[in-house]
Amino acid sequence: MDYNTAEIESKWKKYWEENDTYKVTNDTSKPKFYVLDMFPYPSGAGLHVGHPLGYIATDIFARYKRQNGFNVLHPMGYDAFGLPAEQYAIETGVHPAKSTHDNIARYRAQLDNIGFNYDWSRSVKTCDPGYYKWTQWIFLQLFDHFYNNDSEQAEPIENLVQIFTAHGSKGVNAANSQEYAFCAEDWNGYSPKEKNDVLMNYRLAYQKVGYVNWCEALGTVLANDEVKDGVSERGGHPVEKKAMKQWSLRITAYAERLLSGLDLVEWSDALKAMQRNWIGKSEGAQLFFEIENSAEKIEVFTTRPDTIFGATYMVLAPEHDLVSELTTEEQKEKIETYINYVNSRSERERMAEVKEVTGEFTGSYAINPFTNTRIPIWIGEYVLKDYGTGAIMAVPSDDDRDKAFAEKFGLEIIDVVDKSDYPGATLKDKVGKIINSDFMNGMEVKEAIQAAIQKIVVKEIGKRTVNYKLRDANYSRQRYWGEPFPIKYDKDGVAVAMELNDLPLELPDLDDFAPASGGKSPLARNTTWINTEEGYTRESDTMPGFAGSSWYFLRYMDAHNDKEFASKESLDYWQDVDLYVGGTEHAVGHLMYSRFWHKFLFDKGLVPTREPFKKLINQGMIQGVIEFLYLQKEKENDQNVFVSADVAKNNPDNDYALIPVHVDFVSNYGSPESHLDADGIQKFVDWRTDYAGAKFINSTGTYTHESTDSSTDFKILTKSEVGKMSKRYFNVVNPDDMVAQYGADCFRMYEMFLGPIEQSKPWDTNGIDGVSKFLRKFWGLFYADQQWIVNEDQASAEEMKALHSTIKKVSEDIEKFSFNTCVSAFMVCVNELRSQKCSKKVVLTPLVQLLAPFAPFLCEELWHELGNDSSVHHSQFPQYNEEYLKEDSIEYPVSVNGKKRASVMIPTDATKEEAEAIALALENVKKWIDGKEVRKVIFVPRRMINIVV
RNA sequence: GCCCCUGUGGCGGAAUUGGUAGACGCGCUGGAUUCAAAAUCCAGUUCCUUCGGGAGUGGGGGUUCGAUUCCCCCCGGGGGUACCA
Repeated sequence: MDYNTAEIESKWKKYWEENDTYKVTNDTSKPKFYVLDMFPYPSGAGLHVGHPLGYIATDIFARYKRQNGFNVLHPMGYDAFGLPAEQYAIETGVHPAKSTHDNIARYRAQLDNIGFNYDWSRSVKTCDPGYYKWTQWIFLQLFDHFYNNDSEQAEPIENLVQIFTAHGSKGVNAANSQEYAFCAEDWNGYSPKEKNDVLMNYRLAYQKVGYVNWCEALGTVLANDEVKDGVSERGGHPVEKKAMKQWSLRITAYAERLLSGLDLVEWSDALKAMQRNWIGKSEGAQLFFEIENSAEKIEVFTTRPDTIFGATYMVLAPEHDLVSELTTEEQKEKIETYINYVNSRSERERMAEVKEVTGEFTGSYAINPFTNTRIPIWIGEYVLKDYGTGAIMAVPSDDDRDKAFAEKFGLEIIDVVDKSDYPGATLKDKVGKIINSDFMNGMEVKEAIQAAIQKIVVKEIGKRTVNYKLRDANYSRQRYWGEPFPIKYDKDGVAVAMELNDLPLELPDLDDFAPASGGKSPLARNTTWINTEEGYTRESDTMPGFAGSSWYFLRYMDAHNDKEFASKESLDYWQDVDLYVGGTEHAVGHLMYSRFWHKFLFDKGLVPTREPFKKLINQGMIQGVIEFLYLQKEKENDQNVFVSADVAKNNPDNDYALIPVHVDFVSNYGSPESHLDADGIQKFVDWRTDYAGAKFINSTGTYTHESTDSSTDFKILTKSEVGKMSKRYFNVVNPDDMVAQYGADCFRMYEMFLGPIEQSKPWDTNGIDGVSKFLRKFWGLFYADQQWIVNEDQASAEEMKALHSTIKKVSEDIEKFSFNTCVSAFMVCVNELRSQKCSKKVVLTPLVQLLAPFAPFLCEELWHELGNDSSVHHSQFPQYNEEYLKEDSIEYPVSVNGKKRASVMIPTDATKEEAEAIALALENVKKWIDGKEVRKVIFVPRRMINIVV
């Protein structure tokens, strides 16, 4: 029998499906293990070889765990709502449901090709009404709860209503958008609408008017993490700040728990650091400054209350509520001009020109509560509306930005921290001795901060407080292809939750997907859907992309339940995700939202664990080689001119455009010698007919493709880079092609062999031959000249040693998630067995079981050929036996003063003294000691012997 | 700027708690087989060398009998984040 991958693959694919080999039951007799991949968004481009990297790793791990007696949950689904499908619909008119469905079918076929052991019966799609019924339900739970800071958990909003009814707002310590002060009588006198407005400030899912990231091109708002460098992450369109009424999720209520919960999980330090950074906890004081001739006070947050004697002016964000009130008649025009200027600037401009100092004086003064001096109140765009209180006390002597501002506008600077004891310390470092500060004089900064806060509390002008960078998550999108809100509004505009019985609220069909006028969702045009029979109006916005992905891992536990999002029994059994693998692009967004939802559900007693993902591994990206040709921007006689890379570098004054070239045309691609030869140039101009007749120039001459002569050795060097694998760079490698050519097992093992999972690396098809050879050699242990050659002979000691050391190495490395070294170990083992001409059943049987997680098709085939009936994937993973690894003697390197001078076999049962004596007696060693005194002999068992002279 | 990660042959990458640096694979060189090529098999492959050895894990210093591994400084590459008060 020849090793025919296609035949083997189709045979066992069918077998696995018919026998439900990968079906998982909620079997409580076995220990559970939950292995999860981040589910993909099914894009129109399909999978490239980079996508399955993590999937292969989890597949190996899941199979390994299953063979070790665990009941393994390893599901897959689709994050199927989202912008790209909708953009595609706007451009082509194809309904998002249709394109999404087609894309999913394509993904499924590609995934099946690689031989994954997913239990597809548990698959979920976030756009499925049966699924988003529960997304909507969880949203309503958030809507119906508030966060009690005293009990440190979410509680029903009804509790809050009871407190308000009995005592008013006094003593309530709840996360909110705005502090309220009212007594019970006030509350009881409020109209339903007024009550609703108050409660809205406490709900975990709430509405507020706020400045949001508005993207005109996409016609929607975006969450903070959907904006990168001032442009939208999807599409790269400009983003501006715009005031809109929006739904938000009060994730900030959970800031502290999201931070402390990181100690409970096994994530990489880098990832934890990113999350901590995003939460951005800072401790300090909150205090009020009185305003001259006004009853209002300005609230500020500072981490440096010790520098308050140096606070010589204040700055408010241009959007601050008090700005118009504080602006004097005299300054009015200037302030208005400045605010107009700020509003005219896009996010991107603001970010690009952070070093430019701008601001304007309001004309009003505040009183520094410690020095009792008048200090001017300014506005400036360097103070952000949504961080802290949107106002600062400026200490120009001890803050870089305040200093630049004061210097530009000629404001007073008072030194308050003496840093002379700390050479090299910057203004940002919290070190030095306090000066010019009355009672704090002589204190170290750390001590002074405490003293200042104490004084602030005593003076009753503020308190110790903690601030977070984390913002509440914007939850409204003015789009069609998302979950509709299960919310309807009455005539007063009060938001009313729908009943569970009425869920899911299905997304109505539509044929025009362009945004409606006024920044509204296209759903707003569907008046029959928007207006209910009872006279309510539905919310026309839809939920954002992260809604469905924030809880999908729970749904896999009980994917078909239509009474609950998942049953208590299944949640109690599966608990949480033991191993989660995915890319870093979700490091803050998805992982932060999921943890938030999970903690909320935990508070409700609906999930049994505090954290959803116990262990998390970030797989690296598989990149592609990108090859460019230099195209001279200036045409010559209407002819396009391409220039060799070396020529372009020598003439940097010319203007060039970089034209991506299909990597298949390029010789030595990815190397400094990458180039197009005459043949490549021909392929290029045949492909890009718009460049027909182009001229090619290199250091030796000029070439036009009319004069094609493939025998010429004309070369034009290309510029090669490593970057994204993408359609626009013509460097996409499709896993289907790899599987067709080399087989799924080979593709899987090669992806693992490429290097550590966490690392990014460029794809290089050239290396795949090594793995392909290995698999054929492995096959060769079973078949020679079409004949089955496995025999029943007893194994030799060497063979057992080769087998058991491989079992040991592979099982240890799988646990460490180090799969590249596993593949190497298999190669070493097979080379050893081949050199021993070993085709013994006792050796090969466990080897097949050992290799099965990596090469499932091949091993299933061989396993059955070895006479087994059931799947190899349900067999016991082989265990190693130390007995076979023991040795009589070990070769030791012997060094003199750390330099290796000899090597010697020493019996394993030799004592330290015996080993040393053997080493010292060696001729080679004697030569190097050469009369010198032996001061010390260092003997490291199983390692080395070093003689110090 | 700050935070995190990273730097090993021509290339991808191994190397246990500090203990023979370069496993395994690609590529390359030579040989076998072949009419020839592919495929396959065998041998070699860090660099220098006067063939005794010597140098070597981005650079410099330190700890140690011994450092790719630990510590300090510097340089390069990647990622995150940024008027965050």
